[in-house]
Amino acid sequence: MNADRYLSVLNPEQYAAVVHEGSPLLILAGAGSGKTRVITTKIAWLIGEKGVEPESILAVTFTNKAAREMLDRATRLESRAERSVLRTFHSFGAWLLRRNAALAGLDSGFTIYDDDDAKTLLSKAIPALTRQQASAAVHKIARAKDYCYGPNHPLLAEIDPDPDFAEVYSLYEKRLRETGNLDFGDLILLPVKLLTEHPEVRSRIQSRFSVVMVDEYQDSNSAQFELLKAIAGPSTYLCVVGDDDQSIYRFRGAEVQNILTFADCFPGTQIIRLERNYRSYAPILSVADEVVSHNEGRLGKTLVAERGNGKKPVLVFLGNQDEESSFCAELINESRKKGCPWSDWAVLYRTNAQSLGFETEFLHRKIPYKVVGTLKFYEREEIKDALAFLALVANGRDEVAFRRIVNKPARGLGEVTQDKIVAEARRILFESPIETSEFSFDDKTDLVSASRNILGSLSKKAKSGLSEFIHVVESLRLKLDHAGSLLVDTSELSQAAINSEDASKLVKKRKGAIGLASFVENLVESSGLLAYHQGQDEIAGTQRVANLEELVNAASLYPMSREGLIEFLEHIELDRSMSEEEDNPDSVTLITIHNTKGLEFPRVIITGLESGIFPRDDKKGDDLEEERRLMYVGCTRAMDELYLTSCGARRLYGRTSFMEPSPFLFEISPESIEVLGRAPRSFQNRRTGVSSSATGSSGSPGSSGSAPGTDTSRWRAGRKLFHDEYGYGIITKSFNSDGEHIIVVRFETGGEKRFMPKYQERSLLLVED
DNA sequence: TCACAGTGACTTTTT
DNA sequence: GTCACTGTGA
Repeated sequence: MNADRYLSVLNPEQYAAVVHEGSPLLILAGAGSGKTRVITTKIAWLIGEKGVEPESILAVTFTNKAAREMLDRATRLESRAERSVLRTFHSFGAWLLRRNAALAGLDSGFTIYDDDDAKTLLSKAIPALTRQQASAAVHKIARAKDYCYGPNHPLLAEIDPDPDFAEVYSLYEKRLRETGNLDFGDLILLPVKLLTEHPEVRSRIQSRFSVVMVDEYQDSNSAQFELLKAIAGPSTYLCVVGDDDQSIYRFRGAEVQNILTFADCFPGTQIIRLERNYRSYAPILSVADEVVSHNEGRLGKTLVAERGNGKKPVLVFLGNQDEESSFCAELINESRKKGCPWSDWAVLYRTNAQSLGFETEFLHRKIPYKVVGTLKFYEREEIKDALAFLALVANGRDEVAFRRIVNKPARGLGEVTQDKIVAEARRILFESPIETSEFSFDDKTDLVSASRNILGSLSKKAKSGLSEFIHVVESLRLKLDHAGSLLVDTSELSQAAINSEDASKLVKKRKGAIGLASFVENLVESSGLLAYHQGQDEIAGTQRVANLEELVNAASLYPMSREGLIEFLEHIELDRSMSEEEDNPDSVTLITIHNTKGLEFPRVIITGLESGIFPRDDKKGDDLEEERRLMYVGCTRAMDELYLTSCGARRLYGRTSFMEPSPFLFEISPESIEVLGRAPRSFQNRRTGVSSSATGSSGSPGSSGSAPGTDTSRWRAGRKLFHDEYGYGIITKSFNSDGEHIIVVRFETGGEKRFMPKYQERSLLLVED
């Protein structure tokens, strides 16, 4: 595309950011300010106007979706951008490691463990750990890696001062290397190590990439910052884009300091602010701004609404989450009657668990919806089984994968036998240390070879089961190796795999399983997994066979070779956001606030604005600021209309609890928002500036605002109430005994019970007369 | 070794 | 209320 055309649509700040050259550049891009447009235009401009080689541009993002969108948009402006490297941090790390596997001390066929796999590995490595302890340890190890701390790092104590932790971490690393696997943190950490320990690799990378850009820079962690410093040489043009107000991944190690101190770390940095918002009407931005301006640690930025004035956001107080979901349904239905498409609407919530109520309600009312971000497909048992089998074929040392499928379907190989095999594999490994980089299929440390070694020591039943298993794995490996040599040209496909949408169409046109698909199909069958899950289907009426077929289909995008298999597994591990298949395009979006980043909707409802839910009750200090930024992200998704809902009571883990409005609601000035429904007294007091001593109380909506238990008059005889377990009842007696306030309640069911209200805040609910 | 039942823990957010 | 782990008995 002609540069004049794409440059002419930019505002002066965007233009300046696109044509900026020389010094490092920090673009502070507010929500809806055209950030992606700037990055993609810049890529196009560098290639088309400045003669930069497409291959020498590296652009890193945090999500695969963002990477795809960036590639898509940049390519539309400049077709050569297709050859640029646009990846997530993690997939870039994997890319770098596979190309320098030997130097990094890895097999280029390494597979990637998710948290679940890591937990399994650790609990097998240290049987003394309970599942919970293993889980906590894996979590802390991941944090440590976010900060680039190895097991011996002097600052490791910041994560956990317990000396045992360093030991557990160290053992975990050892076992992970033995199995030939990497975890997510390694995909950043090991490239940093590689680049710092091997200057020749570093200079090669630095001369390969003359331009390095990072999107969503506010979400980068310390390790990613280290990686960035290692990639960027003295002559690299570095450009990072981000918004400190949208930093919402601190909990997994994102370091806002990276963006706050960028200019200090890279001297000469120029800062360009994009503050013109093209997405939302002014009143929506006011609410977002009022909330986020309560944060202290921010660079500061004021969004200007280019779209001007519009409908004032609405805050709705509701009794409980059932009312909340039916309110949302009605609101959406009403707009539908006026011709508004379902897809205009997004219902946002803090935690995934909250989606359930909306799903039930919408199903009931026949409102089409889609839940974004449920990665259920790859978490299904049958899919995990098939993937574990594939992983074992690719990497014979993958202990977790081996344990998962060696006895599935049952082959008489229980944990005892499994332990024996793993021990044997480790024995061989220690007796004949081989250069790790030289591991290959026929390697003796392979769990399959180890299995063969111990066959003699097994019972008859286990022996035949294990022999059969060995045979299956080996014939699959043979098949893969042979296919590799007879390889038809599948480059068309793997190119298409990048643009997955086109690719699946391409594949559907062809008949039969092609590429890696025929291999996966074969594996699913010969492993016995298909028959096993078919049986389960009959019992539980599940969709397992269909899911396995779907997996086979997904594999058709990859060539039938070991490399193809590894690529397939990596893709699945790093991008679980399944192509949004045959989703009804006109449907309401149900989504967590975290997942909305980068998205926009004409009409947005942010639900569950209650203290304890949003923000979560354990949040304070910096964490609370992060929750506030999350609120900011949620609000700024809305283009035309914004609704906030807050419930007086909510059922959580099967219990009903009173809820107080989210403190963020108090930060919105009364003029900025229209209030519907019965606002709790605490809210009215706070908002009109009346001091309230009732903070932290849990009065029900409309009832007295004082703390329960101290105010005996609330629990007077004659009042109706609701109890979690016993249902509705009426207070028949209310008195003090030994200084304790006691009430007697007669329930509708006929029973009578005594309570001390003070201790029953969570289960006893006063009901309006 | 497996199937079942009872127990307990648990709910952020994700590459 | 749900899921997953643990322990028991066959």
